Order: sequence, then structure tokens, then C-alpha cells
Amino acid sequence: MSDVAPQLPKAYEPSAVEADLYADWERAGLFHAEPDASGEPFSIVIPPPNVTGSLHVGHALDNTIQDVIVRRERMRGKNAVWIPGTDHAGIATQMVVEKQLAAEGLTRHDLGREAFLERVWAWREESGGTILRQLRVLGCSPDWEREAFTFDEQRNRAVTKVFVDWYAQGLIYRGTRLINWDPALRTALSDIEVEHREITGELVHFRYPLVDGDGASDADGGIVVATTRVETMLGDTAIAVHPDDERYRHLVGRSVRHPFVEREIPIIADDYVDPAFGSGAVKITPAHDPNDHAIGERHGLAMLDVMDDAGAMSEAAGPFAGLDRFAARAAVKEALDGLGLLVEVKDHVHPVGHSQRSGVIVEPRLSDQWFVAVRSLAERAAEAVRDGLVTFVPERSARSFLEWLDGLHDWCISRQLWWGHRIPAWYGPDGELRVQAEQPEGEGWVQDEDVLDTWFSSQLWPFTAFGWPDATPELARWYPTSTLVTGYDINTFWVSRMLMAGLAFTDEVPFRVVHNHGLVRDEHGKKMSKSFGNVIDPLDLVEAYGADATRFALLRNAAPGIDVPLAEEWVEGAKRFVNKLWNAARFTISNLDGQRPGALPPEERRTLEDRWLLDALAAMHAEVDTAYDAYDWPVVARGIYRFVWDEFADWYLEAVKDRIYGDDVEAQRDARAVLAHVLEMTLRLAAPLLPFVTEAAWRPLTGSAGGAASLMAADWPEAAGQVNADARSRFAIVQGLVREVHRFRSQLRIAPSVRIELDVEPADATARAVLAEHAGLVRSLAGLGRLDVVDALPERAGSSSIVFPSGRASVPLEGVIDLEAEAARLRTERERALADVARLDAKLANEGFVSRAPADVVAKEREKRAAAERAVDELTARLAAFGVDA
RNA sequence: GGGCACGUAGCUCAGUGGGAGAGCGCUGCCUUCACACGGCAGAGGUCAGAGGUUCGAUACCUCUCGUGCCCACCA
Repeated sequence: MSDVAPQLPKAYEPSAVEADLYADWERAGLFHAEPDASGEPFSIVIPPPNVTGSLHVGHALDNTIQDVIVRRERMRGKNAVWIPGTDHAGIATQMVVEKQLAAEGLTRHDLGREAFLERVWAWREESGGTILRQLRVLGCSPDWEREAFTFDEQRNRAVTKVFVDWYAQGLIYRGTRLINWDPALRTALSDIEVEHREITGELVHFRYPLVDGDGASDADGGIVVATTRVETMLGDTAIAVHPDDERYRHLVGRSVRHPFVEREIPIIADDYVDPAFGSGAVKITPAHDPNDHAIGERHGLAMLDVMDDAGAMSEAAGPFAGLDRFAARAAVKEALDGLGLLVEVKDHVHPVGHSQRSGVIVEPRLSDQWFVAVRSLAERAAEAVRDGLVTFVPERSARSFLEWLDGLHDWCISRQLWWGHRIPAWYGPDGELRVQAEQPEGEGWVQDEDVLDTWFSSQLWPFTAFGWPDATPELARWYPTSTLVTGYDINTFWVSRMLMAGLAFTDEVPFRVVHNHGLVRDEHGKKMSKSFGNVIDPLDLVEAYGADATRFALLRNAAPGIDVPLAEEWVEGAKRFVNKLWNAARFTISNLDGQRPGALPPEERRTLEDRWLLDALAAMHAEVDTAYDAYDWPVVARGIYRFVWDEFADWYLEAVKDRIYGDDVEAQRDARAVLAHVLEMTLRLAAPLLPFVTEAAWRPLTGSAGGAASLMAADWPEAAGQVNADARSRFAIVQGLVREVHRFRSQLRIAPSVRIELDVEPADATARAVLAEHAGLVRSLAGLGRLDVVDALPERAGSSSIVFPSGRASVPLEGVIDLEAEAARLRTERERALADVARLDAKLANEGFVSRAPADVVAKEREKRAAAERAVDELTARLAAFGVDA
């Protein structure tokens, strides 16, 4: 090794360099962008994580992808910005603080609204920013000078404006609707905050006695209904049957008597009822079931709310008042049984809505809330997707997205919480309602108690992050954003709302591309969760294996829209690759003798391995460029991996050693030029993915002192023009022979120290030319003492032969091998070759194949057949030479 | 109930209408001067199953089975 070799450590130590490199980039302002800088604009806004949260693998994946994209766009000369920020995360954050209070034996009501909010802000001060700091250790490069928060003053103004404007346009309204109620959190939820889970419940059949029934006939015995939530019968205000149902037609218009409360209930006819389900008669509870509610509206039924906000039965539930809804379920069933009205109880599996946040079963409840009328907004959003103004990667995401938009119901945006944007609605002393930014003049105005769904503010993020509603230079420059990177799981929660709001307030789509990645799971595809004990902390990974390895391991399996399996040992594998790259760079740099990357040697002075490597580099470059553009991370990762490890390190570095260590000065200089060029290109192409190790190698390679001369600020390489495909096939001849010699040695247990000698008989003129010209290369790669290219292999006792794709060779063995073992091996090989011949013969005898298959395919098969036959002959002869029968 | 994705080596995944590949793991040999976080070689697969299209299907079509996910107001 040259003595000018910089002192590069033998093993790459991420922890020793990452923090310094990151600080250097940041100091040099490489993350920062100005709107008036040159270059085509490119922008990404971070999906803002919960301000009080901490980094999990999902964040690591999402942000690594964004970082890779933005780093590459910067290198491509774009005026690229990545806006960081956090979300106040309404319910989630409030719950955390409430839990803290509970540990002190307090509830938020003990503190009161104002003190509680102070407490949340204090928690935000304490824990806020942690998650963004953690992004730094991953190497993420957002513009830290532009950090935003969904609940800061700027974003507050935006939220208020949107609410006031939409109200004025009739797109926000207040109304009494059946909403999803979370009895644990005591707040309304939107439809998508409800998760449906299959539950085995009971389908309870019971009988309502008819009013004025005489009990003499079956019909007068009453009418049987079925329900899974029998406690809701306390709020029944009708029984519905299908109008065509012969069984019940005569009962329509009569009434039944409620067994527990003083009420007569009419029997009505409605098309909604399915005569085939249950008894064909449905109890109608308009205040507690969406279908029943619709029927109630059609028939003008009373809407009787029989529960309170905690899910206990209210006064309206008569004798069951005060019981929790589930206790009431059991009690009502028992009471019905006591009255002889219980007919049948069957197990029944059905989906039940659960609160995404608290996990409790959601109660449909009639309630006064604020809504966004989504119809027109959703239609406009769908149109933008159909028109291709927004595209999805993977494309199929668009279809489910459109279907979802199509079935959208109005969005319930009010929450009975305290942490969030307070609704800008004011109630006057005489009951007047005003929606406006400021408290109205005069006495007695009271602001609405509720806050907005957290997604209400995050839907504005792509433009509020740039300062909207102010007309900022940033907004003009970088909005609409370029790409939104997010898991497919929040397309409905967030992406759809951003699209609707963006179109409504900016007349533009908020992003041109939505790149959906999958969810990070464990190595068997199982969801990571604390209870399974399979959670991986990305910070642990970075600490143990480095940021590059963590990034590489994540992206290596992150195909668009597909869940990403991750195991710690795979990150370890990624670290080995990083180390491989480091050592290939270290070897290269150490042998350059101060020579810097520059012009390649002229065509005529390039060796076969030079031309082969440059061709391989060009192929990798093209593949990786395309894959970067398509957000196809596994292909990017594999392309770089394969080139670095298999082609550059395993073959080229071995092949180049003769020239590097030799005394032909010009050859040495040429070899160094190719080495330096290829390493430099490789570092650039890998830089977005592996920012640290590439930067660490770039500096000694180029003599850069970092800062503004960092790899991070270097240009993205232009695609190489000409590739020499010829080199690939010629080098393959060399590789074919070298591999066979290795195999031969391994099979015959010939120690590497034994320099074997070879007579080679090439199969054709090309192989002859290549092997004659590059005998030295083959000798050094295969560890040969001698290589002679001959017209015909010499007949020699005690020699064995090697068959390789472009010819055969003979090796004098001088009794160093086990003849028995070799003969057995030859026999097996010969049998295999015979089977090949038979198979290919059968195929070529098939007229359909010969006449219909493309000519080149048939020719290929014929060649294979000829080769197999030659192999049989060869092996037969070799066995004979061993004095053994085939 | 509707929809989407997926079943290829022990594990995680590539792949193409012409007898299947990689990484990890496993086995053997190698302290070869960039790397033992390494090198070379090897074992291991009826490409989920059944039909169909085709001269030929792991690949295209249909069905079945299995897995995962999303959506959903039939009591």
C-alpha cells in the first residue's frame, strides 16, 4: 500500500463519523434552501409526526425515503426544500396528558380547561422536538430553519380562515346527526376514526306484545324482533316490516306495547327491511342506529336518546337508568325473559365499530356537531386524480382512493376535547350564532366549547407549511409540492383531505405525486407491537449498525405500497455491505498515490477489465436512475449493492491488482484513473441512500475538505453515453474459465497455494483471441502457474480436464488428487449431460416447437444440445483417461 | 358483504411465454498483501393446487385452497 495512503480505518465505524459529517453539512447550510435560488423548484413537506412522540421504524422508513428523494434532487441541481414540522395531534396528545394526570389521581376536569391546556403546553415544551432531533441521527436533511407546527400562531390563523370561509360557503354546517360517539373519551369521532372488528355477540329475539291483542291467535301474541344490542330497545319508537311481507301485512298500522316504559310503538312498513333476516321484523331505534335513524326520518318517528355521554343508560331508559350499556344489555335480556318475552338467543358474528383511539366500542348517537359537507370537495378531488393532476406510486393506490372518495359521508369535525383548535363560533345572549375569527363586540358572547378534529389542521399542511394564508415567496416558489411520501394507511385520513382542502383554497393540487410505502413489520410480516415483543427501535439500529445500514436495510425491502419486513440481523447484513463499500474505497484511495478522479484513459489504453467495468457501471447507472425516478427502492439498493460487491470489488479490484502493483507506470496511471472515476461515480450514485459512508470516502478520494465541497453538494452524474457491450461478453469468457478453475480446485481439494498449470483449447476464434490476449489476467485471477492456449489439448497421462463455457482445458496433476473421487464426480457430470441431451432431443423433435418458436430460440436450443453432447464426449474421454468405465 | 395484494430455496424476496435466481442461514476449504463485517466453492426448489390457452406455462386466463390488508349502517 502506498505510504501516502490516508489513515483510513480498516473497518468502517459509523459512530465515529456520522455526527461530525452531519454537523458539517448543517454548518455549511446544505439543508437550507431559499426561494430565490436558481434551479427548478422541488419541495416535500414532512408528514408531521406527533409533536410529543418519538421516532419509530415507520417514521424512519417514511423520512429516509423523503431524505433520499430530496438529496438526489438537490444533487440534480433543483432548488429543493424539505419542510420539517410537527402535529399537535389532538386526541392522541390529550390522552397522554390525561394519563399523566390519572397517575396523580386527577382528571382534566379537576384542573379546568385553562390549567389543563397549560399542562399540555408544558408537556409539549418538555417532549416536543425530540422526534425531530431523532431524525438527525438517521441523516435526514430537512431545512431546519423552516420548522412549522400545526398549532402555532401562523397555522392557527389558517385554520380559522378555512373554517370561517367554508362556513360562509355553506361547506361547514352545524347539525344534529347520528355520529360515532366514543363513551370513554366522551367525544364525537369521524367515520374513519372507527375501526370495525369482527365480534361474536348475541342475536336476541324477543316479542313485543300487541296493544289490544287478545292473545288468542299467534299474530295477536305479538311480533318478534331480533337485535344484537338489546338495550337499545329502550329507545325503540317503531317496528318495521317489509311492505310486501305477507306475514306481517295485517299488522301494519297497529301498535305494540313497550314492556318497560310507558309507550306504544307503531308497526310500520319500509323497504329497507330484509324479510329473510331474523324474524323479518325490525325494531327501530332512531337515536342509536344509522339505519333506524334513516327510517325514523322517513316516517317522522320520535328520536329517543336513552344513553348519556359515558355510555350509561339515561333517565329515558326508565327502570334501567344508570346502568352501563353492557350491564343494561344483560339486564334487559333477563327482564324480557322474566316477562316471557324472550324468544331465542343465538351467537352472532358481526363487525362492531371500535374507537381508533380508546379502543372501546363506539356508540352511534344523536348529537349536535359541526360537519364539513364533503360532496363537492370530494368530487373535485376525484376529478384531479382522474385527470392525472395527482399520480400515485404505486398506481393501484389511486383506484382505492377514488372508490373511497366516492362513498364519503360528511365529515364530523367537532371534538368534545380541549387540546386543539377551538371552533371559531360564538353564541350570543339571544341565541344568535356567529362564525368569525374574533369574539363579537358586545356582552354575553360565548365561544363554542369544542375543538376541531386534528386532521382539520393537517389537511392544510402542504400550504400552511409555506406560510399560507399569507402570500409568501416560499408559497409562490414551492407550492404545489412535488411529492408526498406516506404510508398507504393514511391516504384516507390525510391525503384525501389535503387534496380536497388544497383544491378548495389554492385551486391547485397540493402535491403532484403521492408515493405510498408500506408499513414496517417484523421479519415474518407480523405487525410490530409491544405485546408481541417484536418492536425494533430505529435508534438502537443506528447506534449498533450506523445510519447508512439502517437506511439501506429499510429501503432494500420497501417496494412501493408493499409492507416492509425488517429484522435486526438484516441491518447487520446491510452494515457488512457498508463496510464492503468502505473497504473497496479504502483500497482504491490507498492505491491512487494522490491521483484524483479525472479523465479516463483513452479508449485504446483501456484494458478488457476496464471496459467491462465501465460498461457495468453504465448499466448500473441507468438501472438505478430509472429506479430512483420510480421510487423503486429495492431496485436502487440491489443495483448499487450488486455493482459494488460483485462487479467492482470481487472482480475488478482483483483484476486491477496486477497493474496497480506492477512497474509499468503508464498502466498504473491508467488503472488508477479508472479506479478513481468508477469509485467517484459510485459514491455519487449511492450518496442519497448512504449519505455518510459515501461522504466519508468522498473526502479523501477528492481531497475535499467538506463543507460546501461535500459530496452532498456535488452534482448528480449524467447518464454515461456509450457503453461497450462487447467488453461484457469478452470478459465473460475470462470469468467463465476462472470460475471453473476455482470450482476444480474446490472439488479436488487443491490448496490455493498449489499453482496449477493449464493448457487451454478455446471453443472458437473469439475465445482464442480473448484468452491469448488476457492470459496474464486469467493467470492472476485463477492463481495459475502457467496458461498456454493450444490448438488441441495434449494427451497426457495423469492429467484432468476442465470444461468451461468457451472451451476446455487440461491440468497435469502429478498425483496430487484423489482419482477415485474425481472419477465419481466425472460420472455424475456425464449422467447429467446425457439427461440434457435426451431432454433437448425430445424438444427439438417436437415439430410444433421447431416451426412455431422464434428462430433464435430454436437456434439457442440447438446450441445447448450440441454443447451437452460435446460435454458427454469430453467426460467419456476423461473417464477413459482415468482408466475408468463410464 | 365489496375490493386489493400476495403464495418461488429453511427465512426474506427478485424474475422472464423457451428447464429457475439473489441476500441471509447451512456445509466444506482458505489467517491470499482492501475487507474474516472477508474470499472461493457446495447442498437445498413437483415456482400453493386443479383446469384452460399454447408447440411449450413458474410466468397469461378461470377456479379452488391459504395468507395479509383496506372498505362496509342489514337488525
